[in-house]
Amino acid sequence: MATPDRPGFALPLLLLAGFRTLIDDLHAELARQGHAELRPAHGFVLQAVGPAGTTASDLGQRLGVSKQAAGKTVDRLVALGYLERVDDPVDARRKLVRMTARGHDGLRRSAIVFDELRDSWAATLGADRVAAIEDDLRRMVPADVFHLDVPGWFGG
Amino acid sequence: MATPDRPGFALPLLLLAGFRTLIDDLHAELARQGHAELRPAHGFVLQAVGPAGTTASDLGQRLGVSKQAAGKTVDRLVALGYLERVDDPVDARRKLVRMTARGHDGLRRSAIVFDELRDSWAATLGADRVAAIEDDLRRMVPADVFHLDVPGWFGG
DNA sequence: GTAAGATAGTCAACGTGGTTGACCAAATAG
DNA sequence: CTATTTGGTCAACCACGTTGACTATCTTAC
Repeated sequence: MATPDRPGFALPLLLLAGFRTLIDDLHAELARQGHAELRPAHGFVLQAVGPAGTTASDLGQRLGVSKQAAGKTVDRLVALGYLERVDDPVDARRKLVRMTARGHDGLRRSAIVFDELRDSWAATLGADRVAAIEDDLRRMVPADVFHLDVPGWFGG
Repeated sequence: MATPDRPGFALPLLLLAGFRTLIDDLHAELARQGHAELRPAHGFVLQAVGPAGTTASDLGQRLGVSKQAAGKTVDRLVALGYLERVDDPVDARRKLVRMTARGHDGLRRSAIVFDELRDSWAATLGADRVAAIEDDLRRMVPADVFHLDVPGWFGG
């Protein structure tokens, strides 16, 4: 209703809507699988922490936000049981951020569900069309933007 | 780096990155054209206000947020000179929210710049590929999600 | 014509996800 | 050994959302 069949707005709106659709579907399914508290941003954070773990400063750099912001996000994920902080044995300043078992579970399930959602798109659109969308976007999106998993860019 | 050539994450990340690329480019150009304070969300809000104007409650419904949130957003846009509030002559409860001249200018320029950006994608990808992306997404995205211009859904 | 209910706007408190600036402790370079 | 860099945290702040409570006004029903 508020929307635009104005030509200029269609493409960005469709990209956003496509992303949102995927994320909504993902979280509906994750909630069913015992991860109701996992918010859209959290998947990207877990992804950025990675299996090896990292530090708050490094996490901030990966996500393109300040170390303070990264620290606060880690606090929340720690409170939810997805991450834990451990002292670095070789550098007393550092605190390693690592995924807990629950964190690993959440991330693993996210990837699986995303795969299923992609398959369901492929079932409607055709696998080649989905692959074509991916190829086209990969060509149009600068690598540094593609490689940025940052959640909060939208409102920043 | 933090990213995923994990298969499941590629499609959503590409959709997000594509959207972000467009929005970043839009705002870089808008800043050059005298609208540096216009944030990503604001375009959607102006769009939702529309040429006829509306009320805060109605705006909230259009954007899928509470009337209070819509009211606060209107406050900010009023402070920036993009919107104005006027009393409704026939209903003393209502305050009409309308675009100012600056608001119209910002929205008009957004649409023009988006068109140019789409053209630049078409120049690289081919017009038919861009149209195909749009068609595919239009088919995969539920109408109510496509028709939702809401900015803040991401972190809600 | 008035009592009751729905609707518009606002205020306050709060949560989340960001920002800067300041600061301390620990590591590293000269 | 001193000077600098780096990692983490604290505090204050901003944008954007939430719910709950409240007032003023309009609408409906009796």
